[in-house]
Amino acid sequence: MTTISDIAEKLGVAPSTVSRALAGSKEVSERTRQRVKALAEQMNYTPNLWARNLARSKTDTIGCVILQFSNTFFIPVIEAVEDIADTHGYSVITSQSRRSIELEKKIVHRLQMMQVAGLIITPTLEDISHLLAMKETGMPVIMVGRTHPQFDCISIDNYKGGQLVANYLLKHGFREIGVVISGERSNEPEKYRLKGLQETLKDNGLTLADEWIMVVGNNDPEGGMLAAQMWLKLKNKPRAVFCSNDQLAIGLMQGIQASGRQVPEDIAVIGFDDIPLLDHMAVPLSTVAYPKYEMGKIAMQKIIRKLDSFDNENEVEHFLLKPHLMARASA
Amino acid sequence: MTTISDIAEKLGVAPSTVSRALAGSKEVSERTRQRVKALAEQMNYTPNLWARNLARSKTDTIGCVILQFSNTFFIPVIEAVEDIADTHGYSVITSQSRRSIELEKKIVHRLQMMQVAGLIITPTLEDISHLLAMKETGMPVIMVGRTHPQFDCISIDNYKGGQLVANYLLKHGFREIGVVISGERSNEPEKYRLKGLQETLKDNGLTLADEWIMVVGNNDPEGGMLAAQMWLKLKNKPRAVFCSNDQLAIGLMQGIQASGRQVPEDIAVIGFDDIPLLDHMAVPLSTVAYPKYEMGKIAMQKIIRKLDSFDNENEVEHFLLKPHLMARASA
DNA sequence: TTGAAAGCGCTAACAC
DNA sequence: GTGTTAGCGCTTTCAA
Repeated sequence: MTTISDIAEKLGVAPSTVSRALAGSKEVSERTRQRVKALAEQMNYTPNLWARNLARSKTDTIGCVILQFSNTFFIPVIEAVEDIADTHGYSVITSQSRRSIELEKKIVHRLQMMQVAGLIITPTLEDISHLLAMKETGMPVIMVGRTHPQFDCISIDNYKGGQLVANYLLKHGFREIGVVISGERSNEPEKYRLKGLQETLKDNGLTLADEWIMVVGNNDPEGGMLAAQMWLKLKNKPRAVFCSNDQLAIGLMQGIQASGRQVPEDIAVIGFDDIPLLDHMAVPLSTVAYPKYEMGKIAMQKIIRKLDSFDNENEVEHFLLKPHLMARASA
Repeated sequence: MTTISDIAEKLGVAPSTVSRALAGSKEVSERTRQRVKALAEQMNYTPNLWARNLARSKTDTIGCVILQFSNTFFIPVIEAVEDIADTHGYSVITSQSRRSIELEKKIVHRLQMMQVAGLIITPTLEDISHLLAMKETGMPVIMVGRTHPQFDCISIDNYKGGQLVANYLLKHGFREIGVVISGERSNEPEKYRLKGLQETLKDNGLTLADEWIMVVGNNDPEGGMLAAQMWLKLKNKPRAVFCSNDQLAIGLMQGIQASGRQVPEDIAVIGFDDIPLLDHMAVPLSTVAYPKYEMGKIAMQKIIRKLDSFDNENEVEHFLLKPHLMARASA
């Protein structure tokens, strides 16, 4: 590995001069700059980031932690973060916590050891002590898709999302409405979606029967399949079902169809997230959509503002984007 | 930020002692270890990775570069890499090149600056100079899903995949067979898939007509939609079409269906990759599957073997996994 | 414009 | 067992 000193030596100049030349400092003669750059190129010089960051005691790296890559609605968020970071000279390191608080902590701890300049995270929220600790060191931390009073957050109005679903179903004449949820204890978005639906039903003189609240324990199509079994066993079946996310809805639809029943004839289904490929499903899934790229963009912009100290240190800011209903064939 | 020296000072010991205690070295008295650990905990000490790596002149980080997150077949690969890395004490940084050679180079260069211990990459192969350069510094580099004579590779037998498709279609009585490909100039897997199909057809006395080779320029469902337009315009239509990946196939099916034609009645469709959710499509897509998690696992294991120097430095090894046909409803 | 020198936080000989 | 010392490769005052 060739270092700055190697170059300096060969050129008979000081390492600091090489450093300046490479950094494009104005305080170096044009001639020196040229010589340095040429030799660096020729010697195949690669700066050592660890050394640089250590010397500067800071990095231009942003940590980005999402729940899981397989939930494809995170992809546009990631890409927005990457895009905005890039235009501002930041680099991003993305990881998935796989919805495990232990893994989340491990990742965050490592990012901390790497002295990242900021953190964008969709936390499980099962524990936030590690996030509070980071924040206390002065590092900008911003939550995406989840909210917490002590942190800057960019999320969507999940309650409103639930309302949209309820109103849509009511408008289409459904009165017997059920739900499928994961039931994860710290899944606040899910709770608000449910609440929005529930309260809107109530406002319309309807109640969400307990046995129509199907709790399946996970967020994958498998959970939806399980819900289908539950629904089939119900003597008194809801005519429409809201799933707290698209993956559940997809599994539900398949379970239903496998039993010979029809969507939406026997049961209307509506999801949440508007992930890719929904148009291509056996029955295109109606769902609640929201601007995912925008979320990542705002998150990264907020981080940059904080890093540039254009923001009041002690204020937390919550962005809440509006969801909208995307009607397809399933409901 | 509290440092090792802060702890040393408060305890009245040398920084090196603290370092040893924290590293769990045996050469420290139990009592000292306890005191150090307690104080470190209390002072909320976080090791500085940059400093550590610089001092050690090495890292325990592996770089992993894939083409795109949105092509979900990469997810199991990533997870395998993460899993195996973790059990061996390595950490991994994953990025996507978005199929851009410029971005790929940028990412690789940065990983190089970070002195990663190894690199796992699905390269675009449009240019490999940067990869050769890395390899020459002695860093283990292994390709996943693509092959190159100068690099260790873990991939699948794409030619065989094409054969499987041809044989399957022939067995089911199809004789008029077309293909949809991206046509990317350095997409070797696609070329081999096509070749496997083509030569098998030839062996059976059939030829792949030029006008039945639909080149769409990308790998997304949009490309498939485009192919549908091309197919519809054809006066002489192939009765079965092989798409070089599932995303194309999904788009193709949708384009076909939107026109009122039926899959597989009017046109049989078969894809490649076996991405998630295929079971849930309007018409479940028949495709070529292969062990994705296994690929990531082998890649990481190979890296570890090289890092432990259990491998011959100057031998390149190519792993080729066997694909198999996953028949569903589309063909 | 350039050089010398100190230091970022940690590790790893080498002594004691 | 523990301390001393010398870096790792780079940046950044401070002088010249």
